[in-house]
Amino acid sequence: MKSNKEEKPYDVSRYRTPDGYTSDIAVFTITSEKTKAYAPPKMELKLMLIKRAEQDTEGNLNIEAGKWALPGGFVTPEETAMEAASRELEEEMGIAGIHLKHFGVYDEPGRDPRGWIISNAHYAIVPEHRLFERKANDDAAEVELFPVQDLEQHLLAFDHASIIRHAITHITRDLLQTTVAKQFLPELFTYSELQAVLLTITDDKAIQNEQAFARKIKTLPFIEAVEGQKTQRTSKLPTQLYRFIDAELKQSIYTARH
Amino acid sequence: MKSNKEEKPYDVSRYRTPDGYTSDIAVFTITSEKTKAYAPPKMELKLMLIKRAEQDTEGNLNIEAGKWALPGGFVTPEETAMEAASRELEEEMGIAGIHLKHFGVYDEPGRDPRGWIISNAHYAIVPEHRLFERKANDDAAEVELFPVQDLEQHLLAFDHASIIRHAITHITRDLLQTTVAKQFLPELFTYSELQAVLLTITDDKAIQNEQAFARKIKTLPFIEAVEGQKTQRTSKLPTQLYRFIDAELKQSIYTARH
DNA sequence: TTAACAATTAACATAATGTTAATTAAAAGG
DNA sequence: CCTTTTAATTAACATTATGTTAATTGTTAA
Repeated sequence: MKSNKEEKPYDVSRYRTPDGYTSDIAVFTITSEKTKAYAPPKMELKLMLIKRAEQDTEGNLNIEAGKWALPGGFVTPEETAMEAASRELEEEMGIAGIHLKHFGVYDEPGRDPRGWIISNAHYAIVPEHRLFERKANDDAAEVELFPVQDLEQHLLAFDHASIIRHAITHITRDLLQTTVAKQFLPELFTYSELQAVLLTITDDKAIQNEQAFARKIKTLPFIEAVEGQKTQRTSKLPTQLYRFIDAELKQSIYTARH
Repeated sequence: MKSNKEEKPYDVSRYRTPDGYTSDIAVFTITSEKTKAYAPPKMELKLMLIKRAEQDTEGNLNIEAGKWALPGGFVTPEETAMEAASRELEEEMGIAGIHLKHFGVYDEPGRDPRGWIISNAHYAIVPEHRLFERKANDDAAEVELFPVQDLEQHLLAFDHASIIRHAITHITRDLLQTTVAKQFLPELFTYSELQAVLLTITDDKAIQNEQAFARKIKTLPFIEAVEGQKTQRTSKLPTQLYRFIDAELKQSIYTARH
């Protein structure tokens, strides 16, 4: 139980208050493997996890030591949970200005043995090349990228296994139903690069089909072809580049094809 | 979360902790007005608000008195914010077992003058007839249903104006992109009843068009016609009844029509 | 010079949609 | 009993989008 509260005009001291307020971040990246020159890359969605140290800097036994966990930390009263997530990404990984989205609150009694601790879960999207910056800043902490498919088998701290399942659900849905895929792509991209991003999380036949997808991309209201801009990074034949544009998405399951 | 360098096992006392943890609930209902017999109803989406009392039960001046506010209250350490929302709906309104969805965290420093108070926002869907139950339980609290269009002009407590805007955004999106519309409808419903629910929040031409919508509903994978079940509540001609069924929704903006 | 290949275009059958009109079944009023 | 009214349903047809298969293009590299 939290201790002595000072007298305040509006007294809330009769209520028990939480023992801590934290932010956790599921950091996703897509690794892009070039199988050969002049061909589209093979992409894979991965999640970054940290292995909790056996003991802290003062030599005390660490809670949930040796288990894999999401990066995160305590929120201060001068910031929001989202700002704390952003700050921690910058402090711990040296990466600033990246896309963050809140997707859940974890406040199940007993979820953290240290007390009544409420956690806000966010996912972050870090382009692969920004992760390499991190290597420079890297202290001793053990960090690893895991393909999202084989996360189940690892031993995870606290309720992070559950948080990670939800994170994957949310990023998958957002990739298909919002334009967040742009966070994984350069400003200008080819149809096959966008297709490769989407195929990391779906096996939709209409997205797998090259001709259909190349035809469709030209009609999407939130993507435009950039006139005169071509690249050869995915093909010998100079290939049209596209970019995302702001457009209202108001589609519904009642009007979509199924 | 990451093994924090400053952290000692099971000791979180060095961190400042929140002064309170609350749940707020945006209670939505759709009022259904029968213009005449044997015709579909006119529906309107409304939000229930409570007028904050001038003083509390002990006679002290109440904070944000006289302003309209979302129902809600403090979360206890033995429950989640979602469970607290459910409990408060039952305690304050006498309505149990209704659909609740979490849609946001409000933790901006200074949002509540009483201190560092974190609020979880949920929306609830209460069928109109369940609200009449409430009247019986009603104590002195002033309660009113507001059409979602003309909420802007009212004086709202704390940051509830902002929370309400987000609630409307979320329920609108969920009505179009999930099967949550079923929470506003009886188990069996006609195409025009479903259409009326959707038209409370969209002006999509494809949903406005009777013929197109009546034809489309038969092909939706998450709705089935109930053989031999007809009603005359919306028409003299006995009308086919439908129900929602569980079905995986995996549509994407990249394959939908635009 | 030619083989290889991703991107692009073409062609066509099939499916879904927008639109307009006709038909149906029951109620209500004379 | 007959007629009008009305929401639901069906029909019909032009238009548009999609699935599929095949051909063409522009470039690299052997």
